[in-house]
Amino acid sequence: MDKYEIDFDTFLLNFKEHVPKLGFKNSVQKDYILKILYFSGEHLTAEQIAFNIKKEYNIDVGIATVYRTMKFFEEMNIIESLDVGDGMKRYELNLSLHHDHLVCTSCSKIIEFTDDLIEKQQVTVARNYNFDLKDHVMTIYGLCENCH
Amino acid sequence: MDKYEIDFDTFLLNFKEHVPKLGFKNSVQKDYILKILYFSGEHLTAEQIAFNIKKEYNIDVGIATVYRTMKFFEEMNIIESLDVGDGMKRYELNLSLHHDHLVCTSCSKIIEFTDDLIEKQQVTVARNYNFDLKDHVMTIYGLCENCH
DNA sequence: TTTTATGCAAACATTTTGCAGTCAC
DNA sequence: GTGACTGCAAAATGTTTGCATAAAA
Repeated sequence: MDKYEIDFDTFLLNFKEHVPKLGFKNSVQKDYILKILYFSGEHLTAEQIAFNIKKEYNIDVGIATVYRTMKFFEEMNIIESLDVGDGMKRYELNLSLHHDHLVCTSCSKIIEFTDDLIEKQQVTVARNYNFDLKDHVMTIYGLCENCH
Repeated sequence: MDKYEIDFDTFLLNFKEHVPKLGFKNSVQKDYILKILYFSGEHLTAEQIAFNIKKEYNIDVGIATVYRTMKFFEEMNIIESLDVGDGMKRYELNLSLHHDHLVCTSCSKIIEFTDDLIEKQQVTVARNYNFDLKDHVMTIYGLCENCH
């Protein structure tokens, strides 16, 4: 797994040290949610996160806990949520550099990409409109190579 | 109102002539939904569409009808839906050229923009991944000039 | 007259919340 | 022991669907 630059154990350790400083408590549920996000490396729905933790580690995590933890992680800025347009939020770890997505409208495959030219041009666009740029989302929809 | 190149009466007439050809029927509800989308020129939720039709024209349109009509319009390709990230779909007429959006995270103001460089670069990105590009969404989040 | 469209209410899917009990520190 | 976390079930939200009636062609 070389998707992320940091190995999981180091990442988890850093995380667990950081949590109490924010006034919160660690839990095995948080650990396993991070673990499944890290090792699946995919864009998972809340349901999929709970299901995969059960499948891989035989640990039960309630769906409410997943949602609550996702909010917590989003506030900590260690995950990002993505809306593919099918009414379910998908979550991914935010450890790699910013990237955008290609989404296959046939098989729902998600491919990540980065493009410096697009990144830079966004800054220009925001400046033109006197906008204080915080974030952006760029998603390209189409058919992946297997589907056309 | 010079947001769209076509005036409303012409647009509505074209629309009403087109509907029976597809095997469907015209209705006052469809007319008013188009009217409110055209003249508000905004990105409205289903709820807002129904509410504004009542307010402006004192006509009741059921929320189910709005949703069904939105699906119909989307299949006809005369509207586009937009997800700002708050869990509600927003709809806008698709009469102007393709554009993307700047969304203010403070006041929710939506500004449209087009950028040829970004448009072109998307085609290049899609080609690099052997993707058959159908559509794309690009949204820049930040603070508008009134909010920072 | 035939067929589609509408409005209502019920159903649905996803996400959020209240609460009692559990666990972390 | 205190305060945050969890799981469950109930509630809330946005959207869809079934059905009887109304309207269009």
